Amino acid sequence: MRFVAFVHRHGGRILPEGWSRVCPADDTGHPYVVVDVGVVVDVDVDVGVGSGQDHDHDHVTPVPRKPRMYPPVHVADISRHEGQEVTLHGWLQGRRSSGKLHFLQLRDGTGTIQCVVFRGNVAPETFHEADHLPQETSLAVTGLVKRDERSPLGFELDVRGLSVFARPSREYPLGHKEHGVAFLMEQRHLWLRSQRQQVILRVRHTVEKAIRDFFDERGFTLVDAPIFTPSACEGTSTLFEVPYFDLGKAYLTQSGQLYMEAAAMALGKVYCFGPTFRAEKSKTRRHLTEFWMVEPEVAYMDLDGDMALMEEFVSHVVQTALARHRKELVSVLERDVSKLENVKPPFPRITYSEAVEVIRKAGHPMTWGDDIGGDEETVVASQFDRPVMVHRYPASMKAFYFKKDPADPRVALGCDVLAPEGYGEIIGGGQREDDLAALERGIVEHRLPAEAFEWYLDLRRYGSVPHAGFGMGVERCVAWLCGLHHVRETIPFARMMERITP
RNA sequence: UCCCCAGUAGCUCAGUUGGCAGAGCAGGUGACUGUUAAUCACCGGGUCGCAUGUUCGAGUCAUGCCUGGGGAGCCA
Repeated sequence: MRFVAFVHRHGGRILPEGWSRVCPADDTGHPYVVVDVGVVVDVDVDVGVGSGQDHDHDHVTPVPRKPRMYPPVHVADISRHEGQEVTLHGWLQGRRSSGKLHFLQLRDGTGTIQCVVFRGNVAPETFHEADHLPQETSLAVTGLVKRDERSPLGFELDVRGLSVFARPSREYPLGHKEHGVAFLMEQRHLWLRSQRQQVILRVRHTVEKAIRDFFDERGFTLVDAPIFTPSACEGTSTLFEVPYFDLGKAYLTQSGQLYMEAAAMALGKVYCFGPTFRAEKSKTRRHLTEFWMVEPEVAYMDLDGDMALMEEFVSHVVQTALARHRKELVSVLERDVSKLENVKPPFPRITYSEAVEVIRKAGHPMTWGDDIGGDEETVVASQFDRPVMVHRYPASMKAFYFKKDPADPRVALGCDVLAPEGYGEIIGGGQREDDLAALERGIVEHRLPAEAFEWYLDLRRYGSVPHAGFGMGVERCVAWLCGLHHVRETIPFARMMERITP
């Protein structure tokens, strides 16, 4: 990139070529002299230039050494610079005016700071411009960092100068008033700039890192599962179809589990973490067509071990997010974090049969073998102050690969973790069928194409072992942590039945 | 796939029994030295989702369609 130095009697700056129009003058109204410094990577120039317009001062003007494109100071670190003059780069979030004072809310991605422009401290042009910049103008603001009791941040910037990177070419669509969900989802690329969305995405980031850390620290190996899969494993209705060269149709994965079983036989403890696709026409607050799922799988582990892993895992993720984001969860998202503090082992464990009794006692008609619906889930979850583990569902309700309970063949060795407060199932998993003959029977009973599972059956032919695993949906977990009504806010760009843009 | 709701200014919404299209916010101009969604004054802003029908007259009533939202089923 070609750079240009803007030099005046007090100093200067180096900016990319073409930005001269945004730096017409220095703080006192003296014009800059433009010096082409050419293509540079790490500028280290010492150009002696006196301003042609400045006849009172003919001394040599120093150009700053090693200037950087990135701002030297961020809002998050502002307390370290009390009393210093600093330059912040950010976007104009809002603006208020009171005669000889203008208040600019500058957002830089790490925080928002109020910049106070006092008429006596800046050039008249700067003062006028400060009151006419539109929302979301990108700008550099220079000023003194001052502690102020009236500021929610604790600090303000006493402005001495500002320069604009770019003024919006049209009015910013998102005002400070309330907006409808449909409109905000259409403006999702801009909605991300709001404080609320920033907090949610940071919590998501923490959750994803906590997931990786949890498994990495326990000796798991991350194994990436394929996204294109060759056949419909559990019925075509839930899968997205894509053309695949001369091989016909491929499908977008709805789970990496079968591949993790193969990987567990090679590496022992493995997990995959990636996007998952469901073509089911679900229109609820808990559903997306594209979502992220983490799926661990462990060789030589039974259902009990799996359930212990689940509760330890969920607790780690929740407590990590709570420790890092408690303040924003409370102040920005108004989350009642006391409900998250209980999320520590051991979690209550009830069988499906016990859950049916709980649901019946609560007045919901239900017979053994019925699925537990959304309302029933909430009834069960509301009995406890932390996530509840419901295990040993009727085998007919579960996928073909679940192992049946030797003590009661009607039920499968599966377990779901239901989050409190109506957030529902965040984890589903269990022990896999390790007996070749039983697995083959399951494939027939579920009317699945046997040839597509030959490779999977090989895992039972060559040293089959008990093994188990589970899958957790990242969005449901984040929605629960943040106390959100809908999972669509937990993913940067939600993909739903009725929405694929932006 | 099924059920319910909504669509009026850039945004959020009001609009009486069917009788001249409205408010707040945002935007523009100005006032104010401490504003936190500032306040105050003035100004500009409309294919009432689309189509057909009923009527002297439709934002309003009817039918169909489109788009979005909420829920069910299924799931994470």
